[in-house]
Amino acid sequence: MVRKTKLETGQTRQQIIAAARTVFAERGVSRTTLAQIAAEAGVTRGAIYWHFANKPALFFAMLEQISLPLIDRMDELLPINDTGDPLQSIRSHMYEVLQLIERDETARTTFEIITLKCEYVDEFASLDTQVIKTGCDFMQKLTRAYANAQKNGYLRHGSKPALLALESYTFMKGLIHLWLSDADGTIIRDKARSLIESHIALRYK
Amino acid sequence: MVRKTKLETGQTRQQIIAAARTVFAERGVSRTTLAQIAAEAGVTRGAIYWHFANKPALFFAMLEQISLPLIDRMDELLPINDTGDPLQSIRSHMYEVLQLIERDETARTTFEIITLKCEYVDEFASLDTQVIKTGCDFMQKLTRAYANAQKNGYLRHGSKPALLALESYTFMKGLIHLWLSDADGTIIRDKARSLIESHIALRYK
DNA sequence: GTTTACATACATCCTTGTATGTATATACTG
DNA sequence: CAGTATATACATACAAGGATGTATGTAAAC
Repeated sequence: MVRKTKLETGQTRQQIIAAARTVFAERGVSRTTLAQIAAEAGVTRGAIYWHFANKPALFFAMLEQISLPLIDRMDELLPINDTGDPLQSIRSHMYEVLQLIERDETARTTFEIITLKCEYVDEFASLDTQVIKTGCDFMQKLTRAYANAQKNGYLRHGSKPALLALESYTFMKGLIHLWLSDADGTIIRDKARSLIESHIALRYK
Repeated sequence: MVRKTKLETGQTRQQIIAAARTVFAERGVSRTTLAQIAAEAGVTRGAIYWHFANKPALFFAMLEQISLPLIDRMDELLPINDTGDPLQSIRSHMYEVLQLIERDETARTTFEIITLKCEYVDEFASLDTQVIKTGCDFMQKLTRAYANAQKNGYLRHGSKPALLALESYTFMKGLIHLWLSDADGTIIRDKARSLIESHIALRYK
């Protein structure tokens, strides 16, 4: 067998990850065998075991590819000092997330795996913790944004920033889940933006 | 072996279903073997294969136990003719769902399996359709309730019943998911009722 | 006597992990 | 800079352990 150059090695690794994502989404994480992933990637199991310890390791490597960029985007759109109208920043962030799962197939497939094609047990139980942590970060940022909105007099009377943030988080969680389940697009995909508008509008004074 | 009377046979069946639920929640659906379920139920695989064709059949039998009562409750709390304040009916329904997963261990475990311990592929892909259908029914009822609320002048100006319903559904979906993920209870479990209050309050005029 | 309600036994089929083989890129050495 | 040693990047081969489905046994209910 022809030994690959370092560049090619990296490409092989990426191929394996991409193949894993495809097969995970098709068959579900637990049902996919390393042989199936290898076939999809055009390599043998040997290659997979060379790059990754086992299936969970490959799974988490696949996740890393999108979880890191995602967190960065969050910081961009919901900065600590929300000048202007923070409710519009929140709206924009929600639109961004939507756009991500609409346009970025890699991100969408990964979300699909996390929400519908994976069981949160044993080696994958930690995924839960990871998701929760990201969610908490998101909520903190939302809380600050809502607090700013309140300070600047945008918010409807009687609303508490922390609760609004938690509800917005809950809303986005549900939105993504429904969006991914609704493959036909008849239930929520075509109404997602109106939904966000409605969600935001209710928060204004 | 002692052959059982018909009554005992039914009990065995129930034992198997209960055991399946327990082990599914512990190990995840795909990882649980029929042998594990049999051990938990105090029978052998033979008994399982007598009562059910295979694992998916047992899984769906387990689901039926809670999906049917759930739909009935929905009809009770969100009747077609919402007299009085429909927003309070919606609120009550949300409280009911919360109470269900808080108090009814069988229901809670089953929800846990559906949301976190099951992969929506192959024989289990139809579960998705089932969940969506229940969701649509729920949304229709919500839409009617919100329409009534609008007619009776409760609703905030500019809100559309269909969108409010969809958002409430999205909210509940997210709420349940977060509630189940948040096993520590630090994130959402102790704030769930305030969340619902906030959600409803925003809809009032 | 027959069917029921299981328990037991058996055969088959993966799947995993590891051990081994191997050709070449790369590092090193004079 | 040529030649060589070595580690790399896999492919292939092997052993072991389950898990499933079915076939068979069996004792009591009907």
